[in-house]
Amino acid sequence: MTKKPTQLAYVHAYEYIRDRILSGELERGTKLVEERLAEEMGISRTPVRDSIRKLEQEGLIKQKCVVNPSDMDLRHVFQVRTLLEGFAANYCATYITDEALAKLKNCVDIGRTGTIEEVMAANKEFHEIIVGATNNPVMIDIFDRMQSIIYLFRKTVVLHKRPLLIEEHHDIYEAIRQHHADEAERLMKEHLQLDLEFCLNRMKG
Amino acid sequence: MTKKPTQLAYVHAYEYIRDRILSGELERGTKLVEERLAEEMGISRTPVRDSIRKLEQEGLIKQKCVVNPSDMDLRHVFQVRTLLEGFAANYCATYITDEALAKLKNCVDIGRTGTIEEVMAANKEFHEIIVGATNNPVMIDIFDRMQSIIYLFRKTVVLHKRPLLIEEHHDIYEAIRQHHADEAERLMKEHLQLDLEFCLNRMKG
DNA sequence: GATGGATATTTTGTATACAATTTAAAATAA
DNA sequence: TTATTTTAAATTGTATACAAAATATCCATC
Repeated sequence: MTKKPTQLAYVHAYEYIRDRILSGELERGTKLVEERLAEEMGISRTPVRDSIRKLEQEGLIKQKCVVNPSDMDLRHVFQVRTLLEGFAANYCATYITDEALAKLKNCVDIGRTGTIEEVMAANKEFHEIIVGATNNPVMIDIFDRMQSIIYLFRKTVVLHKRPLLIEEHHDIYEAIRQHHADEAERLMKEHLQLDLEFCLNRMKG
Repeated sequence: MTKKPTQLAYVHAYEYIRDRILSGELERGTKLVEERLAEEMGISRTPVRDSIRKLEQEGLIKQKCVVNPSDMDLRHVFQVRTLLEGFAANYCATYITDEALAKLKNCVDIGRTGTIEEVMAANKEFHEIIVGATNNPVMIDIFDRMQSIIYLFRKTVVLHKRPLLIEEHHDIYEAIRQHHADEAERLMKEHLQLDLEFCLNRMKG
């Protein structure tokens, strides 16, 4: 768990640009100019190029511009997400470890009692635990990539606590705990569907 | 459908390296040295680096080496694939266009009558059509990426025609044509499961 | 005022040079 | 021999310079 003290410029550049996109400092549609970013960070263009390429692969940048995902894009992401997480929830009902289950419960509890930041982190972790429990690196990787795009959307939404979200998490947790696989899958899919609709509605405003 | 006459070096490098990996000229586990590849192609390291980074994102290269996927890796890929293609088959049964359906039938027919190369291409296209019919770019993108890894495996297997493969394709096609969504999904999942097992068995030899 | 084309500017793509790191090799001690 | 430290070689990471391409600017023409 020890982080390498890697001070590689391209890693730094990647994190820097990524954070600025996700935080909204770099607005959607903004064109990213290699030289400007390089100067801004006091490094050369080479590592900046690397990181931009990587972010392009991840879907946060398209044609040198910060992505500006449409409603349809979000629907597409959620269609895949529903598939993966529905499966994962089903899988968990049978195979999840006691340890992971306990962590899951903890996320639900924090969702009820924590500060805004804690709640947000716990809700994110709730889904991460479930997907992570599949022990399928391919699935986890796809999930991670989608998270960025989803976050880009949610950010605009996140201050408004969605009603019932925690209750839904609790129900999913219960279904998993009781090994009700199909129920867990159904609840997860419902949950994500509601989340999608909430995001889309808030976008219009 | 007109290809850009792009003579960008990094595109060329990408295709060159990718083809050499998929064809097997660059064996699994081989370390890719930027300078050697650059010299080999008569270009500088810069575009070679770009293409290696891209191939790393795609999963064909890991830590400067050609990937050497294990049985488990293939299982993980197929777990995701089954999920996506099962959904896609289900979706097709309701929403596929007549045009796509006709192309699907064509793939089945070629599977019975074509040359080895034609059959291989048709079988690949069969799955591409079904996934493509979802009109979900996110799903299509994930599918495409997995294809490379799958191909890497199948290549060692491909000369041995798997029995019943075409019949399975035909049955899936029929289920889609008759709008039997759940049946199409079930058949697709069975089909992929058999394919996976066939691959894994052949690997052992 | 709009349109089209030549010119200038910006930005990206590529090559090369050098620094930092990693990896391999050699030499020495146990 | 085996292990361990030192040294050398290979390889990657970064900076910089220049070429090619894309974009914007300006001016003439309609």
